[in-house]
Amino acid sequence: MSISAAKVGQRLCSAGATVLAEGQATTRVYVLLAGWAFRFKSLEDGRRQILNFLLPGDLLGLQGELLARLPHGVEALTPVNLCAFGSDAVPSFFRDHPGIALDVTWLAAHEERLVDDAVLTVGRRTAMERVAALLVHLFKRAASVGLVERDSIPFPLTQLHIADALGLSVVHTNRVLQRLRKGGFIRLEDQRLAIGDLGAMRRVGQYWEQPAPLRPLL
Amino acid sequence: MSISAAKVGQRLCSAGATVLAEGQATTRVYVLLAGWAFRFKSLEDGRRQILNFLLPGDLLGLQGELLARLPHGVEALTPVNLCAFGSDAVPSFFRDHPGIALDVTWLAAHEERLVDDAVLTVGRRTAMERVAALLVHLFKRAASVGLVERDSIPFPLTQLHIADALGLSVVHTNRVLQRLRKGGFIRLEDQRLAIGDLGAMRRVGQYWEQPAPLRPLL
DNA sequence: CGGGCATTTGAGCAAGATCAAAATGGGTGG
DNA sequence: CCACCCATTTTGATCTTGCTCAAATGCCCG
Repeated sequence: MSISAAKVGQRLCSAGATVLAEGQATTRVYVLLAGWAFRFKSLEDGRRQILNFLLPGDLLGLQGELLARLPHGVEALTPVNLCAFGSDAVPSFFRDHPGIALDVTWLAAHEERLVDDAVLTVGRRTAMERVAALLVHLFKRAASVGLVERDSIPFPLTQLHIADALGLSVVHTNRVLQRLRKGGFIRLEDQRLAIGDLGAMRRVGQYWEQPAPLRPLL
Repeated sequence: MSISAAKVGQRLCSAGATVLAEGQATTRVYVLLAGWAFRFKSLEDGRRQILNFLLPGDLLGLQGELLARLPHGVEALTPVNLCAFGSDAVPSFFRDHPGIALDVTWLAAHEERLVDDAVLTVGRRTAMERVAALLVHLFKRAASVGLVERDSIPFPLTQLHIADALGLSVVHTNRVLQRLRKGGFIRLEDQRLAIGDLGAMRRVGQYWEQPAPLRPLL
Protein backbone atom coordinates (compact mmCIF):
# COMPACT_ATOMS: atom_id res chain seq x y z
CA MET A 1 0.00 0.00 0.00
CA SER A 2 1.52 3.25 -1.09
CA ILE A 3 0.47 6.63 0.07
CA SER A 4 -0.80 7.59 -3.33
CA ALA A 5 -3.66 5.12 -2.93
CA ALA A 6 -5.24 7.55 -0.50
CA LYS A 7 -5.06 10.36 -3.01
CA VAL A 8 -8.40 11.88 -3.75
CA GLY A 9 -7.41 14.54 -6.21
CA GLN A 10 -5.00 17.10 -7.47
CA ARG A 11 -4.81 20.80 -7.02
CA LEU A 12 -3.03 23.30 -9.20
CA CYS A 13 -2.03 26.76 -8.09
CA SER A 14 -0.38 29.42 -10.17
CA ALA A 15 2.74 31.28 -9.13
CA GLY A 16 2.04 33.78 -6.37
CA ALA A 17 -1.25 32.15 -5.39
CA THR A 18 -2.16 31.51 -1.79
CA VAL A 19 -2.18 27.76 -1.30
CA LEU A 20 -3.32 27.86 2.31
CA ALA A 21 -4.38 31.00 4.12
CA GLU A 22 -2.84 32.03 7.41
CA GLY A 23 -5.15 31.08 10.24
CA GLN A 24 -7.43 29.02 8.05
CA ALA A 25 -9.74 26.80 10.08
CA THR A 26 -10.26 23.63 8.10
CA THR A 27 -7.40 22.29 6.14
CA ARG A 28 -6.50 19.30 4.12
CA VAL A 29 -3.15 17.65 3.97
CA TYR A 30 -1.27 17.81 0.69
CA VAL A 31 1.92 16.52 -0.77
CA LEU A 32 3.74 18.86 -3.10
CA LEU A 33 4.26 17.05 -6.38
CA ALA A 34 5.84 19.78 -8.46
CA GLY A 35 6.88 23.38 -8.04
CA TRP A 36 8.16 25.58 -5.25
CA ALA A 37 6.22 27.14 -2.37
CA PHE A 38 6.92 28.62 1.03
CA ARG A 39 5.39 28.78 4.48
CA PHE A 40 5.18 32.15 6.24
CA LYS A 41 3.75 34.02 9.18
CA SER A 42 3.03 37.72 9.41
CA LEU A 43 2.52 40.42 11.97
CA GLU A 44 -0.52 42.63 11.91
CA ASP A 45 1.33 45.58 10.40
CA GLY A 46 2.44 43.52 7.44
CA ARG A 47 5.92 42.46 8.44
CA ARG A 48 6.30 38.98 7.00
CA GLN A 49 8.62 36.13 7.87
CA ILE A 50 9.18 33.17 5.60
CA LEU A 51 9.59 30.03 7.69
CA ASN A 52 10.90 27.65 5.06
CA PHE A 53 10.63 26.71 1.44
CA LEU A 54 8.73 23.71 0.13
CA LEU A 55 9.97 21.47 -2.64
CA PRO A 56 8.50 18.41 -4.30
CA GLY A 57 7.98 15.62 -1.78
CA ASP A 58 7.18 17.98 1.09
CA LEU A 59 4.02 17.67 3.12
CA LEU A 60 1.74 20.67 3.65
CA GLY A 61 -1.01 21.38 6.09
CA LEU A 62 -0.25 18.82 8.76
CA GLN A 63 -0.32 21.50 11.43
CA GLY A 64 -3.74 22.59 10.29
CA GLU A 65 -4.97 19.03 10.50
CA LEU A 66 -3.63 18.39 13.99
CA LEU A 67 -3.86 21.79 15.57
CA ALA A 68 -7.33 22.69 14.33
CA ARG A 69 -6.18 26.01 12.91
CA LEU A 70 -3.30 26.55 10.54
CA PRO A 71 -0.89 28.92 12.24
CA HIS A 72 0.90 29.93 9.03
CA GLY A 73 0.18 30.60 5.39
CA VAL A 74 1.49 28.81 2.31
CA GLU A 75 2.13 30.57 -0.98
CA ALA A 76 3.25 29.24 -4.33
CA LEU A 77 6.51 30.53 -5.81
CA THR A 78 6.01 28.79 -9.13
CA PRO A 79 3.02 27.02 -10.60
CA VAL A 80 2.44 24.18 -8.21
CA ASN A 81 0.88 20.75 -8.37
CA LEU A 82 -0.50 19.26 -5.17
CA CYS A 83 -1.65 15.77 -4.31
CA ALA A 84 -4.74 16.06 -2.13
CA PHE A 85 -5.99 13.57 0.44
CA GLY A 86 -9.36 12.98 2.01
CA SER A 87 -10.26 14.70 5.23
CA ASP A 88 -9.79 11.52 7.23
CA ALA A 89 -6.47 10.69 5.63
CA VAL A 90 -4.27 11.39 8.62
CA PRO A 91 -6.26 9.48 11.20
CA SER A 92 -6.69 6.60 8.79
CA PHE A 93 -2.96 6.41 8.16
CA PHE A 94 -2.35 6.09 11.86
CA ARG A 95 -5.07 3.50 12.24
CA ASP A 96 -4.41 1.32 9.24
CA HIS A 97 -1.04 2.17 7.75
CA PRO A 98 1.58 2.59 10.45
CA GLY A 99 4.37 2.75 7.91
CA ILE A 100 2.87 5.77 6.23
CA ALA A 101 2.07 7.34 9.58
CA LEU A 102 5.72 7.03 10.48
CA ASP A 103 6.68 8.64 7.19
CA VAL A 104 4.36 11.53 7.93
CA THR A 105 5.98 12.00 11.30
CA TRP A 106 9.39 11.74 9.72
CA LEU A 107 8.46 14.55 7.35
CA ALA A 108 7.25 16.63 10.26
CA ALA A 109 10.50 16.08 12.14
CA HIS A 110 12.46 16.90 9.04
CA GLU A 111 10.63 20.15 8.52
CA GLU A 112 11.14 21.09 12.13
CA ARG A 113 14.84 20.60 11.59
CA LEU A 114 14.71 23.11 8.79
CA VAL A 115 12.91 25.62 10.93
CA ASP A 116 15.32 25.06 13.82
CA ASP A 117 18.01 25.97 11.39
CA ALA A 118 16.16 29.06 10.30
CA VAL A 119 16.03 30.26 13.90
CA LEU A 120 19.76 29.82 14.22
CA THR A 121 20.36 31.64 10.96
CA VAL A 122 18.13 34.57 11.68
CA GLY A 123 19.09 34.82 15.33
CA ARG A 124 22.83 34.42 15.19
CA ARG A 125 24.26 34.77 11.71
CA THR A 126 25.36 38.05 10.12
CA ALA A 127 23.63 39.23 6.95
CA MET A 128 26.38 37.84 4.75
CA GLU A 129 26.31 34.52 6.55
CA ARG A 130 22.55 34.34 6.30
CA VAL A 131 22.45 34.85 2.58
CA ALA A 132 25.26 32.41 1.94
CA ALA A 133 23.74 29.78 4.21
CA LEU A 134 20.33 30.10 2.57
CA LEU A 135 21.71 29.82 -0.93
CA VAL A 136 23.76 26.77 -0.07
CA HIS A 137 20.79 25.24 1.66
CA LEU A 138 18.47 25.78 -1.28
CA PHE A 139 21.06 24.55 -3.71
CA LYS A 140 21.51 21.30 -1.83
CA ARG A 141 17.81 20.76 -1.37
CA ALA A 142 17.09 21.41 -5.00
CA ALA A 143 19.93 19.08 -5.90
CA SER A 144 18.48 16.37 -3.69
CA VAL A 145 15.29 16.37 -5.70
CA GLY A 146 17.17 16.30 -8.96
CA LEU A 147 16.87 19.90 -10.07
CA VAL A 148 20.50 20.54 -11.00
CA GLU A 149 21.10 21.20 -14.66
CA ARG A 150 24.41 22.33 -16.00
CA ASP A 151 25.65 23.27 -12.50
CA SER A 152 22.71 25.47 -11.70
CA ILE A 153 19.28 25.14 -10.19
CA PRO A 154 16.06 26.95 -10.96
CA PHE A 155 15.73 29.86 -8.55
CA PRO A 156 12.24 31.33 -8.43
CA LEU A 157 12.77 33.59 -5.40
CA THR A 158 12.90 37.35 -5.67
CA GLN A 159 15.20 39.33 -3.43
CA LEU A 160 12.15 40.16 -1.36
CA HIS A 161 11.65 36.48 -0.65
CA ILE A 162 15.25 36.13 0.42
CA ALA A 163 14.92 39.16 2.66
CA ASP A 164 11.72 37.87 4.23
CA ALA A 165 13.26 34.49 4.86
CA LEU A 166 16.33 35.99 6.51
CA GLY A 167 14.88 38.84 8.53
CA LEU A 168 16.67 41.45 6.42
CA SER A 169 15.57 44.45 4.39
CA VAL A 170 15.44 44.11 0.62
CA VAL A 171 17.97 46.86 0.16
CA HIS A 172 20.54 45.19 2.35
CA THR A 173 19.82 41.82 0.79
CA ASN A 174 20.55 43.32 -2.58
CA ARG A 175 23.91 44.69 -1.46
CA VAL A 176 24.95 41.40 0.08
CA LEU A 177 24.03 39.53 -3.08
CA GLN A 178 26.14 41.90 -5.09
CA ARG A 179 29.11 41.26 -2.86
CA LEU A 180 28.66 37.51 -3.36
CA ARG A 181 28.40 37.97 -7.11
CA LYS A 182 31.38 40.24 -7.37
CA GLY A 183 33.37 37.90 -5.16
CA GLY A 184 32.67 35.17 -7.69
CA PHE A 185 30.88 33.00 -5.15
CA ILE A 186 27.62 32.72 -7.01
CA ARG A 187 26.06 33.24 -10.37
CA LEU A 188 22.47 34.32 -10.04
CA GLU A 189 20.67 35.41 -13.16
CA ASP A 190 17.75 34.47 -15.29
CA GLN A 191 16.03 32.77 -12.39
CA ARG A 192 18.87 30.32 -12.00
CA LEU A 193 21.48 29.94 -9.28
CA ALA A 194 24.94 28.45 -9.62
CA ILE A 195 27.48 28.14 -6.84
CA GLY A 196 31.06 27.95 -7.98
CA ASP A 197 32.70 26.61 -4.85
CA LEU A 198 30.29 25.02 -2.39
CA GLY A 199 32.99 24.67 0.25
CA ALA A 200 33.82 28.36 0.08
CA MET A 201 30.16 29.32 0.32
CA ARG A 202 29.69 27.01 3.29
CA ARG A 203 32.57 28.80 4.95
CA VAL A 204 31.19 32.27 4.40
CA GLY A 205 27.82 31.05 5.62
CA GLN A 206 29.14 29.13 8.61
CA TYR A 207 26.90 26.45 7.27
CA TRP A 208 27.74 22.81 7.94
CA GLU A 209 24.40 21.08 7.95
CA GLN A 210 24.50 17.57 6.67
CA PRO A 211 21.91 16.65 4.08
CA ALA A 212 18.92 14.82 5.50
CA PRO A 213 18.94 11.05 5.30
CA LEU A 214 16.68 9.26 2.85
CA ARG A 215 13.21 10.68 2.57
CA PRO A 216 10.04 8.62 2.45
CA LEU A 217 6.86 9.25 0.45
CA LEU A 218 6.81 9.44 -3.34
CA MET B 1 -3.00 1.34 27.24
CA SER B 2 -1.34 4.54 28.34
CA ILE B 3 1.98 5.76 27.18
CA SER B 4 3.50 5.28 30.59
CA ALA B 5 3.27 1.52 30.15
CA ALA B 6 6.16 1.77 27.73
CA LYS B 7 8.29 3.57 30.27
CA VAL B 8 11.52 1.80 31.00
CA GLY B 9 13.04 4.17 33.49
CA GLN B 10 13.60 7.64 34.78
CA ARG B 11 16.46 10.02 34.36
CA LEU B 12 17.36 12.94 36.55
CA CYS B 13 19.53 15.83 35.46
CA SER B 14 20.67 18.74 37.55
CA ALA B 15 20.27 22.37 36.56
CA GLY B 16 22.67 23.33 33.81
CA ALA B 17 23.38 19.75 32.80
CA THR B 18 23.41 18.65 29.18
CA VAL B 19 20.43 16.38 28.68
CA LEU B 20 21.20 15.55 25.06
CA ALA B 21 24.37 16.61 23.29
CA GLU B 22 24.28 18.48 20.01
CA GLY B 23 24.93 16.09 17.16
CA GLN B 24 24.64 12.99 19.33
CA ALA B 25 24.29 9.85 17.26
CA THR B 26 22.06 7.49 19.22
CA THR B 27 19.25 8.95 21.20
CA ARG B 28 16.31 7.84 23.21
CA VAL B 29 12.97 9.53 23.37
CA TYR B 30 11.96 11.11 26.65
CA VAL B 31 9.00 12.87 28.11
CA LEU B 32 9.76 15.71 30.46
CA LEU B 33 7.98 15.02 33.74
CA ALA B 34 9.21 17.92 35.84
CA GLY B 35 11.46 20.91 35.45
CA TRP B 36 12.45 23.28 32.65
CA ALA B 37 14.87 22.69 29.79
CA PHE B 38 15.64 24.15 26.39
CA ARG B 39 16.70 23.07 22.93
CA PHE B 40 19.52 24.94 21.21
CA LYS B 41 21.90 24.95 18.27
CA SER B 42 25.27 26.60 18.07
CA LEU B 43 27.74 27.84 15.52
CA GLU B 44 31.35 26.76 15.60
CA ASP B 45 32.57 29.99 17.13
CA GLY B 46 30.26 29.61 20.10
CA ARG B 47 27.30 31.75 19.08
CA ARG B 48 24.30 29.94 20.49
CA GLN B 49 20.63 30.09 19.61
CA ILE B 50 17.93 28.74 21.87
CA LEU B 51 15.17 27.19 19.76
CA ASN B 52 12.47 26.77 22.37
CA PHE B 53 11.89 25.97 25.99
CA LEU B 54 10.63 22.64 27.28
CA LEU B 55 8.08 22.25 30.04
CA PRO B 56 6.51 19.22 31.68
CA GLY B 57 4.62 17.16 29.14
CA ASP B 58 6.99 17.96 26.29
CA LEU B 59 8.65 15.27 24.24
CA LEU B 60 12.43 15.26 23.72
CA GLY B 61 14.66 13.49 21.27
CA LEU B 62 12.16 12.60 18.58
CA GLN B 63 14.36 14.17 15.93
CA GLY B 64 17.29 12.08 17.08
CA GLU B 65 15.18 8.96 16.83
CA LEU B 66 13.87 9.68 13.35
CA LEU B 67 16.73 11.57 11.79
CA ALA B 68 19.55 9.32 13.02
CA ARG B 69 21.49 12.23 14.44
CA LEU B 70 20.17 14.82 16.85
CA PRO B 71 20.62 18.20 15.15
CA HIS B 72 20.33 20.20 18.38
CA GLY B 73 21.30 20.01 22.03
CA VAL B 74 19.07 19.96 25.09
CA GLU B 75 20.08 21.51 28.39
CA ALA B 76 18.34 21.57 31.75
CA LEU B 77 17.40 24.93 33.25
CA THR B 78 16.31 23.48 36.56
CA PRO B 79 16.69 20.00 38.00
CA VAL B 80 14.78 17.85 35.59
CA ASN B 81 12.99 14.54 35.72
CA LEU B 82 12.64 12.55 32.52
CA CYS B 83 10.54 9.55 31.64
CA ALA B 84 12.64 7.26 29.44
CA PHE B 85 11.41 4.79 26.86
CA GLY B 86 12.97 1.75 25.29
CA SER B 87 14.90 2.10 22.07
CA ASP B 88 12.08 0.55 20.06
CA ALA B 89 9.41 2.71 21.66
CA VAL B 90 8.65 4.90 18.67
CA PRO B 91 8.33 2.16 16.07
CA SER B 92 6.28 0.09 18.49
CA PHE B 93 3.88 2.95 19.11
CA PHE B 94 3.29 3.26 15.41
CA ARG B 95 2.87 -0.47 15.01
CA ASP B 96 0.71 -1.27 17.98
CA HIS B 97 -0.67 1.93 19.51
CA PRO B 98 -1.88 4.29 16.82
CA GLY B 99 -3.44 6.61 19.37
CA ILE B 100 -0.13 7.22 21.04
CA ALA B 101 1.62 7.54 17.71
CA LEU B 102 -0.83 10.27 16.81
CA ASP B 103 -0.13 11.99 20.12
CA VAL B 104 3.58 11.89 19.39
CA THR B 105 2.98 13.49 16.02
CA TRP B 106 0.71 16.04 17.62
CA LEU B 107 3.50 16.98 19.99
CA ALA B 108 5.90 17.28 17.09
CA ALA B 109 3.51 19.55 15.22
CA HIS B 110 2.97 21.60 18.34
CA GLU B 111 6.67 22.08 18.88
CA GLU B 112 7.12 23.09 15.28
CA ARG B 113 4.50 25.73 15.82
CA LEU B 114 6.59 27.13 18.65
CA VAL B 115 9.68 27.21 16.51
CA ASP B 116 7.77 28.82 13.62
CA ASP B 117 6.88 31.50 16.07
CA ALA B 118 10.46 31.86 17.17
CA VAL B 119 11.50 32.52 13.58
CA LEU B 120 8.91 35.23 13.25
CA THR B 121 10.00 36.77 16.55
CA VAL B 122 13.68 36.76 15.83
CA GLY B 123 13.31 37.71 12.19
CA ARG B 124 10.74 40.45 12.34
CA ARG B 125 10.14 41.78 15.83
CA THR B 126 12.09 44.63 17.46
CA ALA B 127 14.07 43.92 20.62
CA MET B 128 11.29 45.26 22.82
CA GLU B 129 8.69 43.23 21.00
CA ARG B 130 10.81 40.11 21.22
CA VAL B 131 11.27 40.30 24.94
CA ALA B 132 7.62 41.08 25.59
CA ALA B 133 6.45 38.30 23.30
CA LEU B 134 8.75 35.77 24.92
CA LEU B 135 7.69 36.66 28.43
CA VAL B 136 4.00 36.46 27.57
CA HIS B 137 4.59 33.18 25.81
CA LEU B 138 6.42 31.64 28.74
CA PHE B 139 3.86 32.95 31.18
CA LYS B 140 1.00 31.36 29.28
CA ARG B 141 2.79 28.09 28.80
CA ALA B 142 3.73 27.88 32.44
CA ALA B 143 0.16 28.74 33.33
CA SER B 144 -1.12 25.97 31.09
CA VAL B 145 0.79 23.40 33.10
CA GLY B 146 -0.40 24.85 36.37
CA LEU B 147 2.65 26.77 37.50
CA VAL B 148 0.97 30.05 38.43
CA GLU B 149 1.13 30.89 42.10
CA ARG B 150 0.03 34.20 43.46
CA ASP B 151 0.05 35.78 39.97
CA SER B 152 3.58 34.77 39.20
CA ILE B 153 5.38 31.84 37.67
CA PRO B 154 8.78 30.37 38.44
CA PHE B 155 11.29 31.87 36.04
CA PRO B 156 14.56 29.97 35.90
CA LEU B 157 16.06 31.78 32.89
CA THR B 158 18.99 34.15 33.16
CA GLN B 159 19.19 37.18 30.94
CA LEU B 160 21.70 35.26 28.86
CA HIS B 161 19.05 32.65 28.13
CA ILE B 162 16.62 35.33 27.08
CA ALA B 163 19.24 36.90 24.87
CA ASP B 164 20.14 33.57 23.27
CA ALA B 165 16.51 32.79 22.62
CA LEU B 166 15.88 36.14 20.99
CA GLY B 167 19.03 36.72 18.99
CA LEU B 168 20.03 39.71 21.13
CA SER B 169 23.09 40.61 23.19
CA VAL B 170 22.88 40.28 26.95
CA VAL B 171 23.53 43.95 27.43
CA HIS B 172 20.67 45.00 25.26
CA THR B 173 18.40 42.40 26.77
CA ASN B 174 19.15 43.88 30.15
CA ARG B 175 18.22 47.38 29.05
CA VAL B 176 14.98 46.22 27.50
CA LEU B 177 14.02 44.34 30.64
CA GLN B 178 14.63 47.45 32.66
CA ARG B 179 12.35 49.44 30.45
CA LEU B 180 9.63 46.84 30.93
CA ARG B 181 10.14 46.87 34.67
CA LYS B 182 10.17 50.65 34.96
CA GLY B 183 7.10 50.82 32.75
CA GLY B 184 5.34 48.60 35.25
CA PHE B 185 4.69 45.89 32.70
CA ILE B 186 6.45 43.10 34.54
CA ARG B 187 7.78 42.16 37.92
CA LEU B 188 10.81 39.94 37.56
CA GLU B 189 12.76 39.14 40.68
CA ASP B 190 13.78 36.21 42.78
CA GLN B 191 13.44 33.85 39.86
CA ARG B 192 9.76 34.62 39.50
CA LEU B 193 7.90 36.50 36.79
CA ALA B 194 4.63 38.37 37.12
CA ILE B 195 2.86 40.22 34.35
CA GLY B 196 0.54 42.95 35.48
CA ASP B 197 -1.51 43.46 32.36
CA LEU B 198 -1.30 40.61 29.88
CA GLY B 199 -3.20 42.57 27.27
CA ALA B 200 -0.76 45.44 27.45
CA MET B 201 2.20 43.12 27.20
CA ARG B 202 0.67 41.36 24.22
CA ARG B 203 0.36 44.74 22.59
CA VAL B 204 3.96 45.73 23.14
CA GLY B 205 5.02 42.31 21.91
CA GLN B 206 2.69 42.24 18.90
CA TYR B 207 1.91 38.82 20.21
CA TRP B 208 -1.48 37.30 19.51
CA GLU B 209 -0.85 33.61 19.49
CA GLN B 210 -3.72 31.55 20.68
CA PRO B 211 -2.92 28.94 23.28
CA ALA B 212 -2.57 25.46 21.85
CA PRO B 213 -5.60 23.20 22.00
CA LEU B 214 -5.66 20.30 24.42
CA ARG B 215 -2.44 18.38 24.70
CA PRO B 216 -2.20 14.62 24.81
CA LEU B 217 0.24 12.45 26.79
CA LEU B 218 0.41 12.50 30.58
C1' DC C 1 36.78 36.27 52.80
C1' DG C 2 37.18 35.27 48.00
C1' DG C 3 35.83 33.52 43.47
C1' DG C 4 32.59 33.19 39.94
C1' DC C 5 28.42 34.20 37.82
C1' DA C 6 24.73 37.43 36.81
C1' DT C 7 23.27 42.04 36.40
C1' DT C 8 24.00 46.78 35.55
C1' DT C 9 26.01 51.11 33.60
C1' DG C 10 28.61 53.99 30.36
C1' DA C 11 30.71 55.18 25.97
C1' DG C 12 31.51 54.61 21.30
C1' DC C 13 30.64 52.09 17.10
C1' DA C 14 28.68 49.68 13.12
C1' DA C 15 25.63 46.64 10.82
C1' DG C 16 21.77 47.03 8.83
C1' DA C 17 17.30 49.89 8.47
C1' DT C 18 14.90 53.59 6.27
C1' DC C 19 13.88 56.96 2.81
C1' DA C 20 14.00 58.36 -1.83
C1' DA C 21 14.69 57.85 -6.45
C1' DA C 22 16.54 55.96 -10.59
C1' DA C 23 17.26 52.21 -13.61
C1' DT C 24 15.73 47.54 -15.57
C1' DG C 25 12.91 44.56 -17.61
C1' DG C 26 9.48 41.91 -18.92
C1' DG C 27 4.40 41.58 -19.96
C1' DT C 28 0.28 43.43 -21.91
C1' DG C 29 -3.14 45.80 -24.32
C1' DG C 30 -3.80 48.85 -28.08
C1' DC D 1 5.29 46.65 -32.98
C1' DC D 2 5.11 50.09 -29.63
C1' DA D 3 3.96 52.39 -25.39
C1' DC D 4 2.95 51.90 -20.91
C1' DC D 5 2.68 49.69 -16.44
C1' DC D 6 4.23 47.50 -12.62
C1' DA D 7 7.34 44.61 -10.20
C1' DT D 8 12.05 44.07 -9.28
C1' DT D 9 16.65 45.53 -8.78
C1' DT D 10 19.95 48.99 -7.92
C1' DT D 11 22.13 53.21 -5.99
C1' DG D 12 22.89 56.99 -2.75
C1' DA D 13 22.43 59.25 1.66
C1' DT D 14 21.25 59.32 6.33
C1' DC D 15 19.75 57.49 10.63
C1' DT D 16 19.07 54.23 14.51
C1' DT D 17 18.86 50.08 16.77
C1' DG D 18 21.34 47.16 18.95
C1' DC D 19 26.38 45.54 19.40
C1' DT D 20 31.01 45.74 21.46
C1' DC D 21 34.17 46.86 24.88
C1' DA D 22 35.06 47.85 29.56
C1' DA D 23 34.28 48.15 34.16
C1' DA D 24 31.52 48.36 38.35
C1' DT D 25 28.22 46.28 41.32
C1' DG D 26 25.74 42.75 43.55
C1' DC D 27 25.16 38.15 45.11
C1' DC D 28 25.46 33.35 46.27
C1' DC D 29 28.16 29.75 48.10
C1' DG D 30 32.05 27.39 49.59
